[in-house]
Amino acid sequence: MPSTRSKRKLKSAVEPSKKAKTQTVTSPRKTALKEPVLEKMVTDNQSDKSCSDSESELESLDEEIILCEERRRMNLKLNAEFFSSLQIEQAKANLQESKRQKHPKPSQRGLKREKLVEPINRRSSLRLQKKDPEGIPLPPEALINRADYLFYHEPVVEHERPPSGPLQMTESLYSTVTVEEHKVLMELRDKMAVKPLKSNTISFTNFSKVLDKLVITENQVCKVVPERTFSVAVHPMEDSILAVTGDKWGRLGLWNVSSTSDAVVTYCPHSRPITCIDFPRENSHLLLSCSYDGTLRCGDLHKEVFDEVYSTPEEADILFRNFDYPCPNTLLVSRNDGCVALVDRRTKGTEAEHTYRIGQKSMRTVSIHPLERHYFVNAFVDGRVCLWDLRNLKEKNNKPLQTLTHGRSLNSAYFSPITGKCILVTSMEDVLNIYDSCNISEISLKKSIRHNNHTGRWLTGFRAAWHPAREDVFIVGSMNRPREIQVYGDDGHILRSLRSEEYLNSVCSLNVFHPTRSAVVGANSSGRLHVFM
DNA sequence: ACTCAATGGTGCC
DNA sequence: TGGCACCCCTTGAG
Repeated sequence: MPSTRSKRKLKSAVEPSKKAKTQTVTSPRKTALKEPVLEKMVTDNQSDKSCSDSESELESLDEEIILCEERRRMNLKLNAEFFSSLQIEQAKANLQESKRQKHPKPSQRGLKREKLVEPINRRSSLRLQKKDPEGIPLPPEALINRADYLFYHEPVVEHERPPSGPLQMTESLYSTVTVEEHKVLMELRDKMAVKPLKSNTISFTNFSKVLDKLVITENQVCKVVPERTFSVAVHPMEDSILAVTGDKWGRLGLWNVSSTSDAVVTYCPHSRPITCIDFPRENSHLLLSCSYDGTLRCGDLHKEVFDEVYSTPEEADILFRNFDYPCPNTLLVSRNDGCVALVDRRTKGTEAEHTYRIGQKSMRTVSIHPLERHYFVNAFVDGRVCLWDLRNLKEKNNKPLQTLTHGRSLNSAYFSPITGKCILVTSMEDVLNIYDSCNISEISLKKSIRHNNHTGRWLTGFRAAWHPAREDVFIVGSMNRPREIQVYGDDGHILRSLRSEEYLNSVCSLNVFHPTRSAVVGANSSGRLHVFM
């Protein structure tokens, strides 16, 4: 039961507010507030006076409430002014803008995403139930060691090597690509003829003017393969720019850049990264590709087949890294097991003619001397560039004619394309080296360029590449921000940095010049191609 | 012989 | 829509 005292308290607390309302409308007063309302009420309680006694007090309480309300409004106004003076909205907008610039939305053109299907989990039955092969539950301790950890984290998706022998292009289409799109691409076949390549006669100065005109537009960025690119090439024909790239899981994407629609056709001729692709100039309807899956295939656009040219047993786990041509129909293939293989494209079967062991460790690239085609250099991962003579190679115990050492692993070593008078080396010791190989028996360092080649684990390493028709220009990716593709002169100076705030916002690890048209194709690590032309 | 961390872009949630 | 998990045969330091 509430006491009379407490009832009174209630009354005095409630009634004034009623009054205050009416007074606010009729005659608001402007007396200074002397005591806080709460304090006043507490005093009321303490004094325990009757209602009639506190009549005047109630009036002053009304005033106080009005004033308090006014002060509240004033505070609200001042606060609002203060916050607007901080320009938070402006700062927010700026932040959003800089974020957009830092992480712009990638181009949505090109290859469509594969429909998500429930992954087939081969091991869900017993392993994920923490049971051994007999179905007996494993003790929890058994899961702690590293081997088990790795086992549980093996990729769920299987990437099987395509069956040996010819592979129909239409049967190896990536799931979202239609046969119609393949047929449209094949219409390019009749325009593919190319003349033999001559040394580019445009002077260095004029060539740098041509470079100044290179631009990239919305239509010149396109997703061509679903995942990280490991190789890129451009068809030598002049009518259309046909760019091609190979990705991590053996997908090969062709993109007709000159077509008005997104003309992308993607095939799956391999099951592991495609490390080198090329349209040989003499037979430009062919598309050669080698892969970590231990096969080298030859796509024939007339036959619409990927022929198997050279392969090693899948279980041998030999990775093919790149190839070059000692003769038009012969390929020299570099492998990760310290061997190079000499392969004739026309012979039946998929065996190499010869396999030469030239080292114990893995190598990256091989590059044939363009004039004296029995010479080649290779780039070992242990930092050595070695010069070899194909005529003198034995099955094993080979000794290089010359060795150029580097402190770190190498990404590539390429002879200059016309005379072979220079060798361009990309090294993990953060340099691009140009060697003078005019005198093949005495190769010397000509120029060393500092260049950040630390692309890390997720990005394909840089491989500085010559212009196919020039000996004074090469191209390389860059880690610089804003993102850029760099064109260097053989004096070691940057001729041009190809940039675009709008259309180039990622690292293009691999880049190629078109041999005769002014066009550059750059491949980033998510399967997108960028064409400056 | 081993472990660990670094690296950038994306596409999913 | 922003945030962050994921990628994973690579290198170099410890």
